[in-house]
Amino acid sequence: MAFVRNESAGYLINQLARLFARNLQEKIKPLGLTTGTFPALLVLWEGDGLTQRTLTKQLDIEQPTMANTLSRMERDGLIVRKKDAADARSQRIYLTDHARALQKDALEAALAVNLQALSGLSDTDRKAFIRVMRRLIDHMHCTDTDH
Amino acid sequence: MAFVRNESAGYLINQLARLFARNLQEKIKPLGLTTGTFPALLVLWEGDGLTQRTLTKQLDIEQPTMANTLSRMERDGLIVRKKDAADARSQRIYLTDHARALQKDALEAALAVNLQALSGLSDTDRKAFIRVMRRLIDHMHCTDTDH
DNA sequence: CTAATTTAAATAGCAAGCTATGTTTAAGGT
DNA sequence: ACCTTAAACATAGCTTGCTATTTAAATTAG
Repeated sequence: MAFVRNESAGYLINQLARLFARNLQEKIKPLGLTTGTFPALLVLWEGDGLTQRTLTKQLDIEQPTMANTLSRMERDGLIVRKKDAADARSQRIYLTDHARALQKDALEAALAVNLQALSGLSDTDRKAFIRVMRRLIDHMHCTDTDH
Repeated sequence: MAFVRNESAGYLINQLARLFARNLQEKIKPLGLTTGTFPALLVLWEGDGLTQRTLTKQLDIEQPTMANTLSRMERDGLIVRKKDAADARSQRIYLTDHARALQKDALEAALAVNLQALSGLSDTDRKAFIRVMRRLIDHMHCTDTDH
């Protein structure tokens, strides 16, 4: 049973993820953004005032990871955290005008990375690839012991 | 142009990579291994005595990342670094007996993660998926400006 | 109503990735 | 030979992810 790196899904996915991240990083650095904040921004651009908990659930990220990411975003003037009126434990997260202003350029950058990365695939292969990835994510989630 | 997270290749790949990493992490923790050392071990199990430079090239990882990873591996008794006789700048990296002893279990763990993760796909889809990932990696490499 | 439990978020500490920079040795040019 | 450049590795410092633990508020049980 020869374990071949280049035939291991896990190895290849890790490689791919790093390549995507490097490319996106390069494109959004001029905007003052980093890859880690990107998922949170994607959610918040569609509607802010969410709690940290909601964000962690939507992005499937551990709570402390999100807490750190939000701290950096606050430090960098992308969000503000306001105490929830009804629940003193919670905070509501709001985008700053600055963060809103970056949306268009940031989405264009992400779209460009995707387009460039997938430009070697046929339309059919591209769609199949996305579909398979979603299938795998669902599958790995519902298989997960601590769901 | 609505940017939808769940249709973005970059987003999905990042998600998948984290899921794979979590699963592998869990499986190899009992062996005292971590995900970051895994790629290096895969290479070294096939033949050690390599230089740090060779490893970074083979794994497409930045040199300081590899230096740190090797330091942890040395600390954890997985490798030893020996000065190269011919070139005083280089070091040759050798596996310890302990690292060799872990090979079988570690490979089985990785294989199990892959199998489980891909178990929802048909054989055809599985192979196509691997093939597409390799294509994308190649493509993103040769597109890369600083190759 | 108090006590126990659950929930939201923060903190500590580590791994693994990156860029930028420094240090030492080797190779090359003149 | 000497000086410059290149190469191999180390170090500093950051981001992004994780687990484990803590703190404080809300909820539930008795």
